[in-house]
Amino acid sequence: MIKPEVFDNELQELANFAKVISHPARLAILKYLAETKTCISGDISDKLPLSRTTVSQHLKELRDSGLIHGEIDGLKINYCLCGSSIEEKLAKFDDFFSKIACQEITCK
Amino acid sequence: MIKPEVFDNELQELANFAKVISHPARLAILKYLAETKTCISGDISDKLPLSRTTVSQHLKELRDSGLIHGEIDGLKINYCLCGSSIEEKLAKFDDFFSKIACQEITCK
DNA sequence: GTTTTATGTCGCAAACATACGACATAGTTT
DNA sequence: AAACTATGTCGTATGTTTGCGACATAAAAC
Repeated sequence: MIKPEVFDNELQELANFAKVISHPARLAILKYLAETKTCISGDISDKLPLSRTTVSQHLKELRDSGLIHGEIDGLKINYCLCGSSIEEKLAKFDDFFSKIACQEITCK
Repeated sequence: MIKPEVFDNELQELANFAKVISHPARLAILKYLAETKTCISGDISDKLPLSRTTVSQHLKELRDSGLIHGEIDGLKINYCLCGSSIEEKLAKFDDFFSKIACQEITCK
């Protein structure tokens, strides 16, 4: 029961991005992909304390949001960070928070 | 059914922050508090397409996470952004993503 | 061509989030 | 002190997320 349509697009998009990265498993996947530097296949599951099925679903969410993408290579799938998409989302994030954080309005 | 304890603390904290800001209503509240610049009371409800109860709950989440705080002033409550806390969380956010975004590892 | 391997999808259960009306509390006004 | 006002909390309905085993698919190895 959510009322999404009533908020403006900027907020909507930012909230969606935040939701994607609001689970430690998904952050862990991003971190892992960044660290291995090379696009590695889905043996990510072995590195996380979650079942393969669950990891596969987290990968799907990251894929759907465009933060990563996977390329089929025979039996395996090489996943990698999608740099441009991450940059784009971070830029929007920074834009929003630069409006908010820089003013000294702390009550106390 | 969540398995949070198994991920390291950095990821955990960051995920929690992301979760707090992953709803457009909460972003709208932060934006509103930033725009009015002065700490205003809970007539925030009037500005959002949500019931007073619902807004009150979103305020509670923001309060609990430390992003805002409220000060009682007679019958009203003056809410305001908690600048230091926001800065702190943004710093952790940036720290994480600087490790991730700056490398050119896009597959395609 | 059967077995093995890497992966995705389905269906379910438990947990969590969202939204809101009804009620509670506590300060203000009369 | 009775009525009014601003706010929070409770209970509840409905929707969404998380996690996983079981099954499906399709390439690779034998």
